[in-house]
Amino acid sequence: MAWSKTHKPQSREAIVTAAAMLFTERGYERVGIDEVMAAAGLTRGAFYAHFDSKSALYAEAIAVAAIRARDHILERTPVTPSLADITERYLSRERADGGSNSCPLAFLATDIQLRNQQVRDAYARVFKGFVGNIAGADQRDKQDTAALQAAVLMVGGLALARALGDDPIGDQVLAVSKKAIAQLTDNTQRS
Amino acid sequence: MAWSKTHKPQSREAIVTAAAMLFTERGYERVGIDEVMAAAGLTRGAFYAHFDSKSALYAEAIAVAAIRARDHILERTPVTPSLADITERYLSRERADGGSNSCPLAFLATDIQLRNQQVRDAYARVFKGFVGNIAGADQRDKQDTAALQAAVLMVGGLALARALGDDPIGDQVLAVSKKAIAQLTDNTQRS
DNA sequence: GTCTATATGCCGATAGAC
DNA sequence: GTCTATCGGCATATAGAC
Repeated sequence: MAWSKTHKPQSREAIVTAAAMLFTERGYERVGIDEVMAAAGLTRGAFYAHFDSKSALYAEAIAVAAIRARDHILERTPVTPSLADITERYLSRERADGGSNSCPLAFLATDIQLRNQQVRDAYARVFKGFVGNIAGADQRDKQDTAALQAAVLMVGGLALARALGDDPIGDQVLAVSKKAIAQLTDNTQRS
Repeated sequence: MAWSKTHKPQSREAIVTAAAMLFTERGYERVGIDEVMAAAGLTRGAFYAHFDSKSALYAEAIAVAAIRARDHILERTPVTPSLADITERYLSRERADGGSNSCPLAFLATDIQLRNQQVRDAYARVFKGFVGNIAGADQRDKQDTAALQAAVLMVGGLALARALGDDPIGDQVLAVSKKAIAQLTDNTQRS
């Protein structure tokens, strides 16, 4: 049979897709390879035909999860969404509660600290892309101060809202973060 | 001998102090009970004479780490430090790099998600105290919007600066977060 | 209360059959 | 490439001596 040539890439994609969701939702340590492979419809032993290690998968999953989250944010928005459109969707209770399409920048922020360089590089690359998207939506230069400030408020606000759970202060965090972004980008301040 | 009456509280305090540092630095999963007990000058078996479980210790360690971090921030400041004094110390590269006296709000933010209620409550309590301190330094009402916005920028900015490591964008994150706090609290905006 | 020793389970990675 | 089986290590929690 010749189907093995196309079978491998399909399996690999299924593994990364499953890993993107599971890792983003629960972090690196609390997800096992068994679980990822089961979610991908395979068994543990097949894993090492596709990846060298768990952390190599982690690095790739962070990048894929970021793309999924971005696509989900941009669904059903104007072709050129405003920054207010994006923050309204990003800093929402549904997004803080998780599910698929969660943002790895917010949910894995403190999980990156002691991981290897490959993982840290993947996270930094995703973050820079995130800032670039914000700057684009805000019609500014990509190095803009306001775009970086908005990124901190979005990632920090969402991470905190998740950590604070059902406490009412979590919703306040989401609300005031949106207001701060609006206020900081209104002023045509140049650094 | 009668020293056993004072010995137990001393051991307990040593355990919590060691745990506060280790957990804040590396999160819940990557710290073992062995390691905590060794740092406290004891061995593994003695742990359960003081705590019911690892997560019970975690909840207590978060509260203690917050006090340590607060004391460290307020050392060598004016008796009534301004919000600018606090943010300057909090959003610094040394603080992002860790060490003892690290802030558990920033370093454990995404680690709280699936922990039990006791831990989540401890984190929420610490966060509310943090916001209250900021509001006090800003001479405003404790429910103030600006204080909450500053808290998001401080926690989010420090967590991101740590995750981004030695990449230059980490230092930019610290700088623009400080500027955002100054700008948001300058305006005498009332929500 | 503190120690050593151990029960019990999980996980990452490997070996070998098909 | 994928499977089953297993190695080796580490973690939480417990048992029992002192």
